Amino acid sequence: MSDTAAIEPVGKRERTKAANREAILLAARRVFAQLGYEASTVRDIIRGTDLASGTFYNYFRSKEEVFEALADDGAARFKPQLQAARARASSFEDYLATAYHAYFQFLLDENGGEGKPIDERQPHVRTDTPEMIAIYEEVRQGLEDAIARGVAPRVDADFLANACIGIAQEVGRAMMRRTPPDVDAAAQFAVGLVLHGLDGAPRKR
Amino acid sequence: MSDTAAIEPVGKRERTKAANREAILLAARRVFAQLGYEASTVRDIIRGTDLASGTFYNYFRSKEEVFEALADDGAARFKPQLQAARARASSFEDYLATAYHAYFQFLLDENGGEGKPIDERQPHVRTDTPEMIAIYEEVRQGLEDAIARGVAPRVDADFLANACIGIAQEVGRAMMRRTPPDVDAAAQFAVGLVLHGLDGAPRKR
DNA sequence: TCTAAAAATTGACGGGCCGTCATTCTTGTG
DNA sequence: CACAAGAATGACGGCCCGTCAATTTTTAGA
Repeated sequence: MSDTAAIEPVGKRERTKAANREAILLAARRVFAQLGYEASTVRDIIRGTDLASGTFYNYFRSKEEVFEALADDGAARFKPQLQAARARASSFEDYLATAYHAYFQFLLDENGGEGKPIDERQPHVRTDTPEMIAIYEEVRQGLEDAIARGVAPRVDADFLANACIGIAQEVGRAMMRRTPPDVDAAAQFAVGLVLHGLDGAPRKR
Repeated sequence: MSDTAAIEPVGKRERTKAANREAILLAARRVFAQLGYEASTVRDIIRGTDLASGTFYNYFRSKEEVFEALADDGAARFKPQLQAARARASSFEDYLATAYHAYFQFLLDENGGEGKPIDERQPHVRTDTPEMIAIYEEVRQGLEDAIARGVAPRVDADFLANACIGIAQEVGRAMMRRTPPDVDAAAQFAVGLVLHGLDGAPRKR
């Protein structure tokens, strides 16, 4: 028992289906990274697999949908970390620090861990996928919780959640541009800024 | 003499050239807004003018280049406001407040001033055009100035500039989602956050 | 004013990608 | 083993892309 293929998808049908879907996502990851999202075509993606062009459309309706699936995927892997951070946090500062650290580490891990200079100059596409929105909700929840428990001032939670996300995105990008990226430094900076603004941001050097 | 067409572009050649370029940009603005950037095609754009398809390529190499021109355009209109804010500012807080206010007002003005619900759910494209980068430089300059003059703590100016921009983008988007958008509230929030973090963000209501 | 060179416009064309669909192959079931 | 349901295949019509030879418009020199 507990031998190979005993777990998860039992039928061959389901197994190949999952495999094909995974193959497409994997190829898409490569192609998007290589050609850039805009320039990539559905054909480029399926050429990266051993499937026929028509097969693509059994799994996704368009290149956009593949992108969303990839984004959802990433978000789905990241969200639990956020929730864990909220559950375990001993203070609001702790929550912020853990969350930012997790995000920056996530960024680093996802983007080839290293090396790839991240072809700047290429348009960036930001889709607000359901999971992305869910992350916003999670962040907002965390903030409202903190506010309700009195450990954070009663500010506009919507603005604040969005601001925190904006900081994460841009400071994260800035961090990734440096060599080597310093997750701790970025997290410290973000936490300090959110908590105390300029007064609290870590001094340089 | 000094009759019509005495000013600016003298030759008919140059005049129509400028007019055509303008016509293309105008049509592109409409088309992008209507169909969304991704879905728009070069053909859609020229159909919005009385030019032939081939003519488009005398002015731009691609839809992307049109987008960049539009972005540059906007940035070029906005940048002077930032510079003015820096020149006239009586304090760092004043500089921040003026800059943020100008940006949020700019956002509001550019996006149909009102009404348009800004079709969320449409992928957003962010190109780092030269002018956009210039704005980052301007912001960074303003911050480094403030730091050098001792009116702002010696923090990581690169991180800070990026964080300020991230805040501007996300809080700006949040503001635009509300009805009616409140420029003052958004600016106050952003300034408070940057200066003093949660401690300084305006309390709700 | 007339005319030749330069500049700009035009739209048709070959090539590629899109999304569909009838056909073929594969898997599950009795 | 036979048969139905499900999935993969690749050819096809339609659209968009970027180019380019032909044509029209503008400029400048005689």
